[in-house]
Amino acid sequence: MPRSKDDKPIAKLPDAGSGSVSLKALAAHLGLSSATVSLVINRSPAAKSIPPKTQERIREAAQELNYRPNLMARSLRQKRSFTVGVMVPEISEGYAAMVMSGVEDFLLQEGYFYFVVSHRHRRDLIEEYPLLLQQRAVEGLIAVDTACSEQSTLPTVAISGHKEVRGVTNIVLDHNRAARVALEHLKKLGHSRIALVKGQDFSSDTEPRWQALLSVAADLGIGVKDELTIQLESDSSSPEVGYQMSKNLLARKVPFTAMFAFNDISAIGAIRALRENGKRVPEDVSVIGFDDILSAAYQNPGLTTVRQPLRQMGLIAAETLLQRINGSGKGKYRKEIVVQPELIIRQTTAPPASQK
Amino acid sequence: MPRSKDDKPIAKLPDAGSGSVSLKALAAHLGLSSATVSLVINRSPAAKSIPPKTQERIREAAQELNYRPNLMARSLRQKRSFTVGVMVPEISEGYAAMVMSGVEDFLLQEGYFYFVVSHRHRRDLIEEYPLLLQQRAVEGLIAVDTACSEQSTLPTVAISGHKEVRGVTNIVLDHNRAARVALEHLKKLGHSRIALVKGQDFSSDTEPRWQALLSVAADLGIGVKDELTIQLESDSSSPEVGYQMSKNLLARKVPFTAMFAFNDISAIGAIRALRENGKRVPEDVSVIGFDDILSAAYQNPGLTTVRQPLRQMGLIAAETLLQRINGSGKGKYRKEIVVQPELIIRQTTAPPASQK
DNA sequence: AGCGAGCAGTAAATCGATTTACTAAAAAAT
DNA sequence: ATTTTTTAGTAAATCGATTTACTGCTCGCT
Repeated sequence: MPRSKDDKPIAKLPDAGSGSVSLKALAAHLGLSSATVSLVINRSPAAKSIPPKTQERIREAAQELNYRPNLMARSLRQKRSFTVGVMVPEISEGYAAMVMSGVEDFLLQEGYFYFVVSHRHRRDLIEEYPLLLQQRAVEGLIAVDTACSEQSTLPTVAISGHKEVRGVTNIVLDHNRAARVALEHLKKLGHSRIALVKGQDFSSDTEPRWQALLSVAADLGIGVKDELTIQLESDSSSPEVGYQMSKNLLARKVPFTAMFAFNDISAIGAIRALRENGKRVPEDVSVIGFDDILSAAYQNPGLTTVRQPLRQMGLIAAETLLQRINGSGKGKYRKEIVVQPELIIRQTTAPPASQK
Repeated sequence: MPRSKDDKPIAKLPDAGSGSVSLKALAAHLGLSSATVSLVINRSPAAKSIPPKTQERIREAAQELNYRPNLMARSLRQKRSFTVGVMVPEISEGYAAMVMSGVEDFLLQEGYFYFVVSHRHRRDLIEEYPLLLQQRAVEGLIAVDTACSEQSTLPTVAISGHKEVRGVTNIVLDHNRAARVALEHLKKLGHSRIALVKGQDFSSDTEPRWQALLSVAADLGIGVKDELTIQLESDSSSPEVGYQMSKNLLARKVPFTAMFAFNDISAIGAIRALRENGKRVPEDVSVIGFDDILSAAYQNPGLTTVRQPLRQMGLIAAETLLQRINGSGKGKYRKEIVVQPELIIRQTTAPPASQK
């Protein structure tokens, strides 16, 4: 087959072909050993004996050939993956999504990626996922509203985990303050017969929040009557849960002028039940939610609620975790970080109708 | 130092110590080569010459020592990571969260994990993330409501991507059908002066949905007047966007009895604006949203809306992607998969007040 | 007795980067 | 002129699994 005489190997375009350039290929291209190239590219202190000109040459070639180190190989060698795992009950819930938004912000900024798994409150998954994640070489775990057991040897940060578990940093809301701002707000408006909603048993927030509520109510001289108390039960993240329970409550015919819900979702369900029962919100009954998920503000009328700084909690969780991973802390870690709630007054609270 | 005579090596507890057992350690424990152990554990056909008794022995030991292969090492060798990347505009938005819920369901079932990144519509991130993900050895990409450019050599599935890009399977809603069910519903109720809301320019759904709307409106004999049309602008995922635009619309003083919003979020904002303007929903103005995000059902009154099967779209995306990754399809792939919308009639639509 | 077939496994290369210990040559110091 | 130091790098081990190409060995068959 005739070909021109000075047949050169066809010049590969810098970015040509399919596979990416390996360190070895780059080194060969430069006529250097891969060791040298690696040292320079990683700006290792051991590269101090390589003259600046060569370093420059290496970096330029890396750029040109679009060299990108294979992170699998690097991770294998260094035993670092720059990856963490995030466990949530359910990704599509406003609560978890909001927290993750904060988590992501911080992690990506620091060059970390994360795996998300949602366990939907299934015990077996809550046990298994940390192991799977560990196998995936994550360097740490963030558990959102998940009571994880002790097994994991990984640095772990829990958001609203509550149970004190060895090796786990808990990020928790100041529930006392939360109960106080909400109840004081209602009291100041003139409410005294207040219905209270307790969370589902599986939520880690349920108990501490309830205890705080009782203690603050006592402190403010607000009576807590069993007849005005309901507890959520179904494992669903729809307002349906709050709706049903509120119907039960209304069926008891015990009068009340305000309601403090366990979360925004149940508050929304409760409002529907109240309306169907002929009660106007806030004229006849004031309602306070909890969390301030996105759709709280979207309600018509806007839902008055106790805001948890969810994004910020995610951010703090990520920051704390990376500190624990990279820090020289030698197994020392903070057991608890408390964040503050904020009362967001919208349109579902008002003074009680003077008399009915 | 006196010790009992038949001093045995202190038996290590099965799960003792810190580090996990490596294949080599397991092989040593068994007195076999790591090759053999690997073949048996992976049920490789090449293990057929290993007698069942030995196989049994190996598997038992693996169980006992709690052997878990290092996925980094395996990935490096096999060039498979069992990981995909998911790009969304913003994780905390109901739309993306819902899709991801479906994606996750399928992926985890199949033994895949996924990285999430949210680009917040920033061009540079939209360009960069695919590369970062590729570097993280993901085997494929799912892009949600993101107009990704062509560069990626990875198998990609886009949800509401729309632009036809080489190598990308698009999962799209049947916008014509969506427009039809919504407008027919309004027409049947007796509405003819209908305000229409066009989406932000950055959303990939904006154009196709608008075109469908125009074509269906023409078909149904519904006039589309510029004075009754608004377009969303701000890059925010709050109802504020729809609220402002609706105020503008109302300021024009052009009467209308119904509104078809671009999405649920903007519908919610619009409802607020309508109410402040003294209009009742649905008595004076009917409103239809789009998407059926979780909080659509939570509205009081419940928002009538065109549901996109978001979870299912996520599921299909994941399934299609894995097929493309694992399939023998040789670069063949479906260009488009169309899913059907569903009209969810709640309480924000009703016949127009007979006369005003 | 000799041959091939089957059995039970193993040695060693490989994936791609990192990292320690080392070398050869040149420059500086004595 | 020799020794020491510095310069400019390199060879080779390593991370932990996978996988291909072998190696002895035993058994049956002619």
